[in-house]
Amino acid sequence: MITEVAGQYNAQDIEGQVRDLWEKSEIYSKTRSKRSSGKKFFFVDGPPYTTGRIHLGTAWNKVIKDSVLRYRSMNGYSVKDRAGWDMHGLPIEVKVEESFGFRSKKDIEAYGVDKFIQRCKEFALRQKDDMTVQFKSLGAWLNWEDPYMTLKNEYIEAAWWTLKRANEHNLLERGLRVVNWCPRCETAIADSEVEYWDETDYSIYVKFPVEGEANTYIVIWTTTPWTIPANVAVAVNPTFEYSKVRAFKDGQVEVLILASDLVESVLKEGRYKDYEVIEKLNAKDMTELKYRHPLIDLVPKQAHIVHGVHTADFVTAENTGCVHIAPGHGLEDYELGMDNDLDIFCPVGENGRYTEEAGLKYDGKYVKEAEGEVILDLAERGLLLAQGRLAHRYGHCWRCKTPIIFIATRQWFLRISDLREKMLDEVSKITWYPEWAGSARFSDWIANARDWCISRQRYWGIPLPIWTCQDCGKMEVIGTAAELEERSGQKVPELHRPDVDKVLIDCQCGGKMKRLPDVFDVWFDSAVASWATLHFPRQQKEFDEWWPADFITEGHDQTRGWFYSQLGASMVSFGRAPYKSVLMHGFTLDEQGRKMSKSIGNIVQPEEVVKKYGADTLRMYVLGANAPWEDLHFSWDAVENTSRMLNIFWNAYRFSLPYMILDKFDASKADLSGARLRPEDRWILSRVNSLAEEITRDMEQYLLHRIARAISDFILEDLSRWYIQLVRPRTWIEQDDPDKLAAYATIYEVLVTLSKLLAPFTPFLAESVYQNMVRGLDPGAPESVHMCDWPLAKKELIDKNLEERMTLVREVSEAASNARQKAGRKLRWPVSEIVIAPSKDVIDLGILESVLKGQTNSKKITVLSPGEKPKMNLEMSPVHKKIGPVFKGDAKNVVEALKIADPFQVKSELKAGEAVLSYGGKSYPITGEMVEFKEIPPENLSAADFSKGFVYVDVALTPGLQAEGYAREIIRRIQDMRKEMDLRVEDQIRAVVNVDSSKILDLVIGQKGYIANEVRASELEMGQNLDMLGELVKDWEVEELKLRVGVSRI
RNA sequence: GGGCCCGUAGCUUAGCCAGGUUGAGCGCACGGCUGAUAACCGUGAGGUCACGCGUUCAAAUCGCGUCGGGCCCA
Repeated sequence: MITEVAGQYNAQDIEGQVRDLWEKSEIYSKTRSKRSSGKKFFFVDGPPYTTGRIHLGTAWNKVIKDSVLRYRSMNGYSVKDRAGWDMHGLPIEVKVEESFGFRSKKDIEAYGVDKFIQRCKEFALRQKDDMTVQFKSLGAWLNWEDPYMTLKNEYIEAAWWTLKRANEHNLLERGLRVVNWCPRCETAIADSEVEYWDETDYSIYVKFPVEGEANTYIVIWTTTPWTIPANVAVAVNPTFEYSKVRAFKDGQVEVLILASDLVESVLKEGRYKDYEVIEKLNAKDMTELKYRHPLIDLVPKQAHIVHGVHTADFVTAENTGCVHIAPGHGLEDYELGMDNDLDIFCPVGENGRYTEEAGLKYDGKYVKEAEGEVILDLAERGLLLAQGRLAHRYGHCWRCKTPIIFIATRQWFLRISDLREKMLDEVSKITWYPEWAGSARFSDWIANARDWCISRQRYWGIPLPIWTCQDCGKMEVIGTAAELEERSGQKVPELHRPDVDKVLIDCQCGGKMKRLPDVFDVWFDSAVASWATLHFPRQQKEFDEWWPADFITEGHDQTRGWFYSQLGASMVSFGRAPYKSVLMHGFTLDEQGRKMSKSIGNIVQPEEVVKKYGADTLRMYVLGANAPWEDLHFSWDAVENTSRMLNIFWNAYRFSLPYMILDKFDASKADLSGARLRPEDRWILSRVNSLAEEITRDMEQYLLHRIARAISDFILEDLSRWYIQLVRPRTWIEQDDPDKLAAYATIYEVLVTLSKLLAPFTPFLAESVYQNMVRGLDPGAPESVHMCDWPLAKKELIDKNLEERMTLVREVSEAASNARQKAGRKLRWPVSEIVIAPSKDVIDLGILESVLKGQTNSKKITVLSPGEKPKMNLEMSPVHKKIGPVFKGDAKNVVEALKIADPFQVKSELKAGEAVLSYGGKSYPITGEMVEFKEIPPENLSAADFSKGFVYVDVALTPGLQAEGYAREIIRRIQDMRKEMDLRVEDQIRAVVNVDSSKILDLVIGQKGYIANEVRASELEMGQNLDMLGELVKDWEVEELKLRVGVSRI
């Protein structure tokens, strides 16, 4: 049976009960297995990094995923939904390092790599467990029991297998490259791991002495003085004009070479007094120059390098127009170096300190700290033209915040740039929501894709499965643990470092092959998720059945992240995209649109919202706040508002329960088919089915914000503000009236449909309603709302014409309230007539007239033809200017005659020609110009406009209307007292009403039966000077009437 | 410097793809309702739809440009 529910929407209680039910009855697994034979829907969870805490962005992300999966499941799909965890990498290493107070890799080695790895693993697993609890509290239904974890051997094998494929396809290469390097972590880091912010650095202008020309210098500029020892060349722009100038300073003269347009500004920097241009040089002239390294005496290797000038497009017309090139320390420098066969000179080690190649003076010094010394050395040699400081964006390690440096190291690369065209082709086959996420944003990123440096010189990661022979140098990539065991002839239970490092393989040459110490870039881990989650390569079957993914959804930062890494890895492995559709969503920002950060103190924790308003409110809020692909500006006010909306739904649901229970409503006998339905019943049924249609349509496009909005509109506008108001009186009928039963049947159908429509979005609330209304009556119904089929619109119940008419009725009704308010006539008091005057459309209320009558509390509705108006009073005034000259002395009489004449008659006579007035026995013929007419609405009419014209309300009172008005005032007071006495709906009372005015008593005495019925009084006494009896006696003042009311229960 | 997105009331936003009176909520003021009631509803004030130019009978919507913000790249 159906039971009554709490008076207030209490999310904590409801969600707690539903959670218990789900757990106890294993609803999640039953739901998934129920659909197991359905059409497959393969979803891959973008694995959150195991930081230990979820944030609003990850909460939003999981809510979207959950809503989509619940929807798919209800539509009959068999859903693959393993949750995923990203558990390797520097963030955890750095956290563990911090917990021990480690400062460098040496500390880790000293502590023991095996123990260090063990700590990292424990840390990651614990964080995963914490986060699982948090995600579950959002109602996110993923497979939390058997998630994929990047630290599992099985997962590691998926990465190994992929690398092996890359090697087979000749897409894996090892090379010297300039990479972003963190000197603290002593590892290469990816572009995406570099964080930029402003840093103040040196800004220096250096003079490079030109060979064979005394006292002549090429001028360069740099913000990284520490790279000067590694300089091997200068680059100039092939299209610029350069100048050789004679410059004067402090009685000295020197010859400088730099871009013509920049001469003035550079000489100013160098505080030169004056200069003269000696000659103009083009790029070709420039490239013929050779120069001497400025620190040739300090850096021995520089003596063996020929320093020349080369052209490069990347040189801009800034600073000197001559760019210092150190191929060991810059990306562009390196490429230029490769193109021109320059030395890739990198006298800096992995720890960020100069090596002995940098010369005795610099050897062992940390580069950023040696900058002052380099500048001093340049100055001592007279080669420093100017020196200053400059604030500019500089990159830092995303984990430890150390400024990065660029150094040339040997790293492993995937040759992604070779795959660009094929990748672009694949991108165009994917369905993107919104469309531009793929066609514009992602394609743009792919078009600039560079080779992917996948190696890292760290510990906590998937070890690169590359073994090389100590003797012959042969390389081999191992694809699986089984393969490794077979090749090495030993058991390998643990694939992490340092265990795997100890595994040796026999080489064909008779030597031993040893694993290279590197681990994978952590981005590579998640890149293989779509097949790792299917237990590939250990299993083939699941892969064949499910891959590629039907749907993924992540934030727009994943354009360069997971969307990309997955595509890259998949192209390498399978030559096609690993997903078929992508919904790109936004970031969560604070209300002002700022990033949430600890320093601003504007972080909102999802659990804070859940605690205060419940998971359903949080879900509905994030879904409806804005379009999925836009950034969400979190607003507590808006959350509050969402909560209010759900509360209204709760009230609407709760409203009907006591009556249904009282009348032992039986849903199985409810009949929606027939004549018993009132027009408003058919209307709300039409509306809820239109809603189903709308949600279904928008869901196919993932227009989640529109869905949330449509649901909210339906609940507030259609259900609460309108239908519930209309249906109220019918629930008050006492007998088994077919009209009442039709109302119950309608409400029941609407609420049950709505609970299913809400299920993907507010799964707890939907379940709670369903359990009570459906399961409470029919134990044979599906065990959970989430096991139900999605309610596709019942087309036969949709009547758009009726919906449009009802919209009109509501508009008229609102206009009538407006007009009442202007006239100070409250709704409780009936009015005799409402007149609808459309301006041009013909209005046909049809069967809805009774609804309008009821809602406006009026006795009669009159609809005029387009353009027609209700009868106005006419006011007539004389035009003295025209009357005076014609009637002279009689003019006064004419004015008097006008005063007593009937304006309507005068007007109609004038229409025919002239009107004849009489006064004092004389007749006065007047013309139209002698009089002005003005239409005045009668005092009893109050008007308000609506979209199709005007509504007039006749607020004139008659004794009959007054009687009803007062009767309703009395009813309202007694109801209030019943409420105060905590009476049940069906309780009968005895009431005594003392009315102090005999005039009003006479009016209301005739309403006695009506009043008694409305307040369920089996005894009602009304009169003057009555003895007051009753459990509760109260005095009331209504308008000018004083009432004393006594109520007792029987 | 380049790519993408965004700019609508004091605040948060819908509408933009498919051109045809800018629509909500919050807040504010004033009213109303009353067996959903510590709820709810109505009315009012508040918009150069960032700016400019163009296409069009018609532009918040389409195109071009400018300014401002965000993300990414260089």
